[in-house]
Amino acid sequence: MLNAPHLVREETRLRVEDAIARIGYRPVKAAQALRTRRSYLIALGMQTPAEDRGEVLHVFLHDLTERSQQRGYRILLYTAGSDDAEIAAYDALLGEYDLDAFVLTGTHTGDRRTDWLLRHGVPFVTFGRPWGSTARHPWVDVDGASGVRAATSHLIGAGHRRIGFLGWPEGSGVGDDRRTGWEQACRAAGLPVTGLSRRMRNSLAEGRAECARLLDASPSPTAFVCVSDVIALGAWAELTARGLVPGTDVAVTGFDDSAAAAAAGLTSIAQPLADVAGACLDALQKLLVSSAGRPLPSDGVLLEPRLVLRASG
Amino acid sequence: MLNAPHLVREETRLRVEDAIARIGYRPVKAAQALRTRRSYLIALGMQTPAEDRGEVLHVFLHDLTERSQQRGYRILLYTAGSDDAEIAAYDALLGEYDLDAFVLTGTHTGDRRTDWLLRHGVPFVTFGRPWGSTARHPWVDVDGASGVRAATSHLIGAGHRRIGFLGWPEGSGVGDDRRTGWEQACRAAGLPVTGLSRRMRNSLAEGRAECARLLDASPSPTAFVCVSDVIALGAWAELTARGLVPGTDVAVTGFDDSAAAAAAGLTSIAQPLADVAGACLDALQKLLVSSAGRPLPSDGVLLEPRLVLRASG
DNA sequence: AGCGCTGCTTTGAACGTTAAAACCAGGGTG
DNA sequence: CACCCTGGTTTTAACGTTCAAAGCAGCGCT
Repeated sequence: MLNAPHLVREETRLRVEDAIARIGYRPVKAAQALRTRRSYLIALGMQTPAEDRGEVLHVFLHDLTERSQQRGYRILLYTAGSDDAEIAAYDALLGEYDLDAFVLTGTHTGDRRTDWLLRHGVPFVTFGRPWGSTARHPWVDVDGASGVRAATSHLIGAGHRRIGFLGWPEGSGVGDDRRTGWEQACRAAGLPVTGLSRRMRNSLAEGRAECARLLDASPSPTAFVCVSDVIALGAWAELTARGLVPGTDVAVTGFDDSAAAAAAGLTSIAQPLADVAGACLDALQKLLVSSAGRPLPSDGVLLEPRLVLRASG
Repeated sequence: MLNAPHLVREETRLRVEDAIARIGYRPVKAAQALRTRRSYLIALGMQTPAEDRGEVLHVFLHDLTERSQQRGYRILLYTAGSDDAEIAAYDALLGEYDLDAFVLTGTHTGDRRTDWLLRHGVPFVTFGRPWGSTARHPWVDVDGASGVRAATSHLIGAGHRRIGFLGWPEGSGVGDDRRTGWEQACRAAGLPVTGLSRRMRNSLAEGRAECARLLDASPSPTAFVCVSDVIALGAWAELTARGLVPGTDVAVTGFDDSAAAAAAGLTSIAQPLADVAGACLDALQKLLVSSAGRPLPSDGVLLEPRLVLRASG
């Protein structure tokens, strides 16, 4: 009756609904879960908080919980240090709770987690493309290349003709993706790219050092597009140390629109995290209605980031 | 049998345990929850991510999930914009899931949440003291005053005689607490405090501006103790803008040991978040064994933060 | 009148666990 | 020898749902 209100008489339905409202009846989830083998719980793994990634993840987590509870789902947390630890966690979780789905973050090349879940028929989405993997599963990601392209084009529009790129080491899918955005925009405008790009780990110090190296080159760049806010802030530090004013003398842009970027006045690229969360849930619900996980839609969603213009560029 | 292994014969016990291992039996939590009215679920509210607080909260959340799952508990998330929204969320959650307990963060003066939970007999701990409230409930907090006192004493030991304090507006329990640490350390060493303290919102820009104001005073401070990393970074920016090198010319310290502080080389005060998480769970378990929540231990735990020395002071 | 519809409504079993109650040998006691 | 312990094992009911199956009108048909 409660789950098929159409095949009952109007009057009875109203009578029941009235009673429900009067005594404040709420179905006990545990009993529902026991009977239906569905828990309306979505599990999300917290990777060990490293560097600046925490901030993005934190607001993603917030948006995801908010959106889930609007749709009647809840987020259950677990921790996972490594891929293998996470796989062990899946096993434990699936045995004890009857989780409806998993949301994975931080996909990377050679990701063992997706294969495992696929093989065991567990519904899941990833926030992040299946980098260099043939595994077909639903995913949601933000178009980093497009964001960086937009930032670069903006700088070109502002008159810059030599634009440097401070990026991450080769092999990180996200980093390479963002880098191509810069390269494409420069190429499209007929601007040089050779010798203008450096690769480094994600730290303020390295950002600063590599920025210095490019500034010391013969025709030095008049703008720096950076793969992350931390590196951009490093470049920023180098500029101010040389008495250059970011934004007027030399432009800098970052990525992720972190609190630090906002505080410093750094132009950055914001990920639409609430939309990512929404898209993840859409994908999951599509998976769950075609239950037993058979047809596997397997397509991904690529969302556009937003360029946030500030004083620095 | 499973829950009272002592009143069964050795041989039978082994036989059962062997069978459990052989077929990989795992109790289904939903059924346990249904029968025992306990879910081994702890709910935690995610407040809307503001400013820099997100980082601390994120690693707290990580540590809490890790520690909980070691003890057989899981963390369930919900969002809450305001106190009242959160109270509404309690109601909804308690009706549907049989949550074992709540962990609250961000306690503040006039906190309506604790009263509600107390009144409804729901077990909970807060990360944060009951600021200016008579409500008696278990809490865990970090001794901000002590941390700032340590930082200040360290600066005094390094020879500083005029130490400024950049703090938050009056009325914020946390901010006032940290401020007293600075005042105590100065007083104890016979150093001046009047005219050396400023209050501001938690932003880089304001930190910078107020730092400038103190630097322009007649005998200007040779060190700045700051209530947060953001404000400290603001002060840092002002110093470098004036050609002063933080740490050698003028010292600066922050609070929270954020990624930004580490990157910049800013001396800061780290909260022992893993210990906080552990203490929260200790408090909860104590509450839960004395079930029906009767005796109410109601005492708090105050943990010592750790001074992280870096180049800036 | 008896039969089989149709359209609702009521009943009952099942989900996997726990906790209490019932059971059952064997041994000591009156 | 009937009795009651005692230490251990097996049965059973219950938790709150859902879903299928059974029940039961009332109606039209033969």
